[in-house]
Amino acid sequence: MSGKKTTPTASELGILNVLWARGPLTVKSVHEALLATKDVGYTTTLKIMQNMHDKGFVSRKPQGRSHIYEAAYEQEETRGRLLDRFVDSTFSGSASSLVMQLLGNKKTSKKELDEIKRIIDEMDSK
Amino acid sequence: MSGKKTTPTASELGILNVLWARGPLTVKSVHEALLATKDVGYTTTLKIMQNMHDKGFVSRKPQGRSHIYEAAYEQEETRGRLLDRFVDSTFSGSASSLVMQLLGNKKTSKKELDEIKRIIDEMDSK
DNA sequence: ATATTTGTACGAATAAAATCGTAGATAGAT
DNA sequence: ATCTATCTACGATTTTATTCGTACAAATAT
Repeated sequence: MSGKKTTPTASELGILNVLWARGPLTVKSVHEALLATKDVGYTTTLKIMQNMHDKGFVSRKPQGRSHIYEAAYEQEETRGRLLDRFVDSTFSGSASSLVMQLLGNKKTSKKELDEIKRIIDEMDSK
Repeated sequence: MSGKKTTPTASELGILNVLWARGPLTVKSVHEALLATKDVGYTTTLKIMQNMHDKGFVSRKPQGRSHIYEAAYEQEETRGRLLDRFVDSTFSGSASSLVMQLLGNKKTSKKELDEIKRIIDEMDSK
């Protein structure tokens, strides 16, 4: 069976972020977006996107002699999987430790705290 | 100047977690702890710990013909650095998005959610 | 028609991380 | 004294990710 749930690498995530933000794009468009941040060759971007296609992280359809690539999973789902892994590896699986660290290091506005509490209450009542 | 603060890799972090949890240990003890989770050879663990020593992630002192290894940085400091990186790369810098995702994640246990809620209540009351 | 531009595909080179075999040193057991 | 168990050190191999050169095909421009 190939029920392997893999997570994208850092570079792959950079590409996914572009696709999530702007919708289905050609390699060229993705590459141009990446250039704003990072100096990278065109064929590098192409190769990574081909790898991502092989791994099933993106789908693509031909358009003329090019391809239009699209993220295969929702941003939330992918973020969730990455977060799980991160909590496991960095906080030994303790989500509350992560939150403590976060609240200890950063100032979260009261508004945000209220929103977070509201969501917890919602979950609690189920 | 070697002010380079790099972050530990996944395997290195696994070892740091053991050291933070149990205090200074020999390679053997760390290795035994790792075996509970992962099937890995003794010399692999040794090598990684030697690498970590080279990188300054751990200190060590001879004890008999062995060494006692100790984490060179506090758990909080290292976790904080990793968390910052993670928030940036995966949540575009939005800490509250991360918390929301965490709260919506089915894999986070009710116990964890209660704990998180308690933490937020505490902060709120200040 | 031919040259140029624009795109994919393929595979090699590089880099970083992880894995582990083997050699050799030392302590302790017989 | 010698054998065995326990460690470290070193280096080779494997694995995974990244990077990009080159070849080639198709569309477009001259």
